[in-house]
Amino acid sequence: MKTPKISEAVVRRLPIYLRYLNVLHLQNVQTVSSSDLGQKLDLNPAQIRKDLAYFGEFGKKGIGYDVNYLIEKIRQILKLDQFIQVALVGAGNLGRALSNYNAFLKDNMKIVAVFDAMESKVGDKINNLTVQPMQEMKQTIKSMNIRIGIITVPASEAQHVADEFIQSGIEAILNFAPAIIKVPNEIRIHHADFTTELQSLAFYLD
Amino acid sequence: MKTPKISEAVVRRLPIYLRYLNVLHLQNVQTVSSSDLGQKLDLNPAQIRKDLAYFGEFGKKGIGYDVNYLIEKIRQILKLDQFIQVALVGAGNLGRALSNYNAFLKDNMKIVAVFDAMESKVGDKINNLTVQPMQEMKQTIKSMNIRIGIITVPASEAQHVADEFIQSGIEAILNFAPAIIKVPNEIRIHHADFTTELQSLAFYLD
DNA sequence: TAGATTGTTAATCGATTAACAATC
DNA sequence: TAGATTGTTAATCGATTAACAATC
Repeated sequence: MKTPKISEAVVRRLPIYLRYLNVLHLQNVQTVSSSDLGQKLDLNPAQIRKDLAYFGEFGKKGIGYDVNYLIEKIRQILKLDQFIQVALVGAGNLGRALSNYNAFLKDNMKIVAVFDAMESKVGDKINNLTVQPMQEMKQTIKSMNIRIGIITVPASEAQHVADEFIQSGIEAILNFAPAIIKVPNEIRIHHADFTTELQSLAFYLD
Repeated sequence: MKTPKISEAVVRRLPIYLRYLNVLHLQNVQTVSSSDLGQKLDLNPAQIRKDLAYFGEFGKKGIGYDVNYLIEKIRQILKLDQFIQVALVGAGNLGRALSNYNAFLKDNMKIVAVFDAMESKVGDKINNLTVQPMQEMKQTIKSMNIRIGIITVPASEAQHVADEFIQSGIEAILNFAPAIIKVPNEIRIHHADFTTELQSLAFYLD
């Protein structure tokens, strides 16, 4: 399976496909066409076919895509066929909310460690996790084979936390802090700053 | 100020510019050039100049942009020069975390009402807000002149909540539920689903 | 077989970047 | 004036969409 420069836009659509395919699976739907998908997801059918064709020939001409097979394939592509351990730094309101979130459990991703720099938060329980001090981060990340880090600290601390994540061997970061973070090229970083999101929404008000 | 088809990509960068300009303002920096900005934000300077030029001639040739003036202008463009009231539905962990978030206070956006369909949550206090029942939504949204709605309910409820928002006269929606939501063309909807975000991150793991 | 739908090439569209005259 | 930097046009790049032969 060779991957000739997959654009980020394509990668971002794969989880969308997967989510709806899972719904179809639950409804016992066997087969789906690109135009079915396109209609439901507000996407162009040609785009969906093209996206999928980057990774292989998953469909059958005249028939469409087998739902279960396509789920399996997309999960492989997204590496969701293996367990992926996630760490989170910043046990504030948002950090706790995300840690409690179990929605991704079914996708083999799980927050397995939570850290905070504040003495007073260390030792707190969040579900079945205990907030650990920053000093334990490197050790824990290595021993638990944690590969993705989530940042939910104030903007002023975000770069520092990212640096520590990288030092600890994290491969990808999801940053919720409203800050630009500099990372080496080999580290993948996505931003999920909802103040930015809200502000750009305001633009579209009359 | 005419706006000849501003692309979404442009609108999404404006809050990023604003955020960094606010930092410069706090540092008493008077003037900034597009290449300064570009370096700090990892963007092409030509792109920054072009983005801003959609809305007016804010810079001075040979000098750059006056920080305070540009802040004022971008705030106008994003409509952050007026108070914008926000409602939130779904007083779960994430909903409570967002309601507590005061980071956008400085930008004149504020969550002023929280709703939940569960009897047991109605009446709960979140900071200085009281969780209201869904039946009060339409009335509250109209009387408080709420224009943006945030959805933090389970995916299965998201479409229903969106429909109620729209019925109540909401103009734009920020959806945190992992679901595709159908809305009329005149309603703006942004998605902030972090499971999707995490899954696309996984793709980039080795 | 006839109808449906894929995978893929070509055409289109739009966004980013380069270049440069204007000018502070 | 000389140096810097804008605003804007033109060039490039990349992503989306249309079209269609292949084939189930």
